[in-house]
Amino acid sequence: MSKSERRSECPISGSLEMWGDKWSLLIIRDLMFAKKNTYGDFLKSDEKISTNILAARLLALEEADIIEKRDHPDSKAKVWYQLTQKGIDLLPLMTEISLWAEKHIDIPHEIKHMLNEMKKDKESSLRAKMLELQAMNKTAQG
Amino acid sequence: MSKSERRSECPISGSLEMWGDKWSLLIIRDLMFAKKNTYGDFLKSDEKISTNILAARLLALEEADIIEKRDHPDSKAKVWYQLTQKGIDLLPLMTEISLWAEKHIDIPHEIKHMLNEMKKDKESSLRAKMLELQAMNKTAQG
DNA sequence: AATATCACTTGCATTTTGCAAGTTAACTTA
DNA sequence: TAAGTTAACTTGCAAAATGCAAGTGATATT
Repeated sequence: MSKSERRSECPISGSLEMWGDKWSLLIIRDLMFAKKNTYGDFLKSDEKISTNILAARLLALEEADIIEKRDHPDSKAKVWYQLTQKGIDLLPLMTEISLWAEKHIDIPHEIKHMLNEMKKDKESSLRAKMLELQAMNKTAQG
Repeated sequence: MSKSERRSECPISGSLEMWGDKWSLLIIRDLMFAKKNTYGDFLKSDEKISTNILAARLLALEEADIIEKRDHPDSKAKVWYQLTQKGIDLLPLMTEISLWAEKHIDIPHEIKHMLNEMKKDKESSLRAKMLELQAMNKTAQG
């Protein structure tokens, strides 16, 4: 999306125009935390995204350079999606969403517990996770 | 929104169901950073939200206990909207959105500069802003 | 008393979403 | 190697959300 077709010059508005909908960040979540990397994997998530919406979001995220397509290591029938550095950089934001939810919405105890553990050493958790994601990213071919 | 009518038990999904659209966080932004507090103020923002959508989002955010209505200090014709503690707690997330945009999307130099200054001492900037918002919140009557 | 402002609401056209049913290439199995 | 299955989409259509323009009623100003 070019600067001129955006609603405004605001960084928050520009961000929302890229991934501010009910589905995009769930795909990011699956890539980031659930080791899901294929179209079929994303479809299986609890929120039950529909096939056309998933295809549209994957394309938009790819065009925004937040995810990229690779050859699947095991099969030509499958497509391997992965985060770019721009996508990996959404980690702090995804973390803050989770921490906000931990404080303010009703979620399972186990998840709450995990988030509280993470919160205790947020900076180093973030650093470790960031390195993990970057390592995954470098593994395959361009 | 009750736990059972949500798409899943995921904290990120639950958060997105509350404010994951192209407009809600712009209202939060206006309340948090632009000292805008009325329906008319929000309408004047650069992104040009339409009147019915604004009314719908204000109602949804109020029902989610993220914002609250107060009497306007100067006029009975106006309505004063302000952040609750739950809304104020979106500050770290809003900050991370801005910092991501600063790194990855094309925004004006002045805003980039400001965000870079903030980044230098993120923790204390956040603390100071949090206190400011809490002070604003306590000023008026329930 | 007349006019303007404010916070909405309403009606309607356009766009987006959601669901179900294809389609095509690749992979597995007999 | 032919037949069925899986994977990644696409298509058609109904339903919901959005966007725009034009109200409406309460309060404020002149």
